[in-house]
Amino acid sequence: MAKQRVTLKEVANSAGVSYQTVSKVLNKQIQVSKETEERIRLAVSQLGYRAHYTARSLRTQQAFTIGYSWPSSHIDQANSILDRFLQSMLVAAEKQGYYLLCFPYSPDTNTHLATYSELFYTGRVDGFVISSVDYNDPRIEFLRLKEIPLVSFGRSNPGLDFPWIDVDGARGIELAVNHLVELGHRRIAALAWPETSRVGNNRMEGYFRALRAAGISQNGAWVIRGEGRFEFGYHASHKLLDLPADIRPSALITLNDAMATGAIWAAKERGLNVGHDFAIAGFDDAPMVRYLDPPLTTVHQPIWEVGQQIIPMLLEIISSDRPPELSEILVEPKLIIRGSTTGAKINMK
Amino acid sequence: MAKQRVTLKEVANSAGVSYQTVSKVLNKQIQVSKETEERIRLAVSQLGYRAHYTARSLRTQQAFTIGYSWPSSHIDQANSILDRFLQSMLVAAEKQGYYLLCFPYSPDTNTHLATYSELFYTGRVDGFVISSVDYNDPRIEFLRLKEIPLVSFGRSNPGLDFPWIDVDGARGIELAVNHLVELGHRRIAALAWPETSRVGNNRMEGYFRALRAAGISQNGAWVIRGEGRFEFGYHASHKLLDLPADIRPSALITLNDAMATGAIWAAKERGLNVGHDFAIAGFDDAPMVRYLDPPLTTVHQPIWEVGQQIIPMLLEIISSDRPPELSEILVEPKLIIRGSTTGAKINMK
DNA sequence: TACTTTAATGCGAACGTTCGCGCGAACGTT
DNA sequence: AACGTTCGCGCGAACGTTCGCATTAAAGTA
Repeated sequence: MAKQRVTLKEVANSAGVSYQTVSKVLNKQIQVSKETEERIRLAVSQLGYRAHYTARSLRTQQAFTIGYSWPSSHIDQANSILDRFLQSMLVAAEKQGYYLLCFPYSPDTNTHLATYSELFYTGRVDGFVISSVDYNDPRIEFLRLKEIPLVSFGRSNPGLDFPWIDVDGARGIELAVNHLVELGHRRIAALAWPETSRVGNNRMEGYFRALRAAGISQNGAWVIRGEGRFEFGYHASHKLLDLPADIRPSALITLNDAMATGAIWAAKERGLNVGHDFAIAGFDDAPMVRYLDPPLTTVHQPIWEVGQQIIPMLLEIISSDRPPELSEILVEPKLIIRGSTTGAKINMK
Repeated sequence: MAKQRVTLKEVANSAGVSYQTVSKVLNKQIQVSKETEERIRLAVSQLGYRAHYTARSLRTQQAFTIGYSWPSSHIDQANSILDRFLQSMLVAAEKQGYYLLCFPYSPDTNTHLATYSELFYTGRVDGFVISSVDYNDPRIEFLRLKEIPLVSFGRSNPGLDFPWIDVDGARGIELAVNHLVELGHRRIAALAWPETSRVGNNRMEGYFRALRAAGISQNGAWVIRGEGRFEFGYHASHKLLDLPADIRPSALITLNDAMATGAIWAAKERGLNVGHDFAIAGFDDAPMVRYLDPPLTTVHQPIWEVGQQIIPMLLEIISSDRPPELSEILVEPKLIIRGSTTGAKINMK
């Protein structure tokens, strides 16, 4: 392919100045006479000159590129936020002349860390956005040790010092439980992830906090932990509904929509009218859950906002070589109320 | 950030040869004595040398990077294949030392085309993968005119000569209709996109073909076209079910899962037992549709395979400067049979 | 012995930028 | 009139590679 590019030299020739002058004028580094500037601008637009990214990159030692990698999601559980998260980051990055370099997520930690190194030290990227972090995430230690810029979508160990932005999961669940309390529920159960999950523990804080605020004493039988999949939600809900009448929950929150979907099935199997006899709320607001029967009440994460904020944070670190002023940002999720808690019919527009 | 990289010169110093020799040995371009090679390899591993991507890129005029941009999907309609498509391309690309550069999709055509130009002519990418193509897609003409390498996921105008890979949508719908015919259905309706949609027309070919093969004469009232959203599926299904008994369809195929979901709601609203009284099949196999009530029979696209093939196609064009030998690839989708056509209960594992 | 071939390595240049320094001319100041 | 200051621009070098050609020494041939 003939990539007939226009170089600085050609522009300079056409404008009758040295090519370094053209460079400096375009980068606003020097002042030249009006006429000269005019000639240069004319030549640039006539020839359609664009600065060659690679050459600039080599000279300035900047890649103008951000690396991102994410684990692929379970096949039966859409990564419902990936599209918006990526798009949001792309838009935010482009505003500052940056693009996103995506690379595969390797299940083997060492291989994966090696890829981070490789991309940074070969000058392909200036820093990384990481997500799906958990306690003791090896990437954080690794990147910080090497002083490679990163910002994380999601927190890790409490007290660990690194820049992150996160959705306030505790607050999200708290909103959901408050909603259930307001509807009159007192026996509210929860389907959670194992206690090894940081995200899970955080969200569960909201559950306990809301119960406390409502003066409801916890019941150990109301919390069941497991893999956050549909099947688990289904089976665990059956267990909850098998509890003796005096402690059998009348409402349920789950830490994600997949479990909530399983819960709806279980409740319906028992002839319960979900939204009336039994209330269910999820977390994620996956695109399809509004079309479940009944539509699922759930917690929506403002993922666009996360993308819009995470990129400037990272770019600030990259350019200033220091953590950003605001290096820990918590954004508030939003409760989306639908029929699975209120019994309302779907809105057919 | 101190990006203390190791350069060729340092390796050369340590090995006692010139840096150009190191380069050539690593690129297997010259033969040197065993001892020298040994010293070089040792120095490389001791110092942890990695070739600087930007420098190589500048010299060889290759970016080792592929550009990709996609329109963001409707908020209530997950881009259920994006995750797998991206991951598949990332894996395939990395095998050959390439990565994916993602950039925002601009709704304004001229702006968007300008971005393609920009990325290519500034040396950031070597070529593009495009998707969501339709008739007369401006990107195809634009990129081909400038001889910028591209491969498309999806066809465009028939007869237009450019490299593509696509899922055989006609075949997918044909499989679904055949399945309905086998179940004994004779009055089979379809919810389709407007005739301006190439993908839609292609899929509908399969509908007509299957009816013909089954000896069923078409009925104009059975095909309703509209925007492929949930609401349309809902309302159109009600219209179909309002038809006089002798032509009222007993089965329905829709060109995507969102419409099928709306159809399920409509049918249930009328007290129909979906899967027994009325059969519904969709297209896409979005992750959640297996948990609808009833679980949706749908057509699954082998998206991983598409990603695995599209990258080698593009890289062949980039390196050989010619279209690949196989420049038009059609892959077969798979029918996933679930309760919305058979009445079978969900499988709870 | 002289002459040609082969093997092993070095050298200079180039890719297209940016950056620091320098230099001449014009201008203002004493 | 002599001197400092500012303005406008050029020049050489560098970023870290790859590439073509040159060079040296060793080995083979007449």
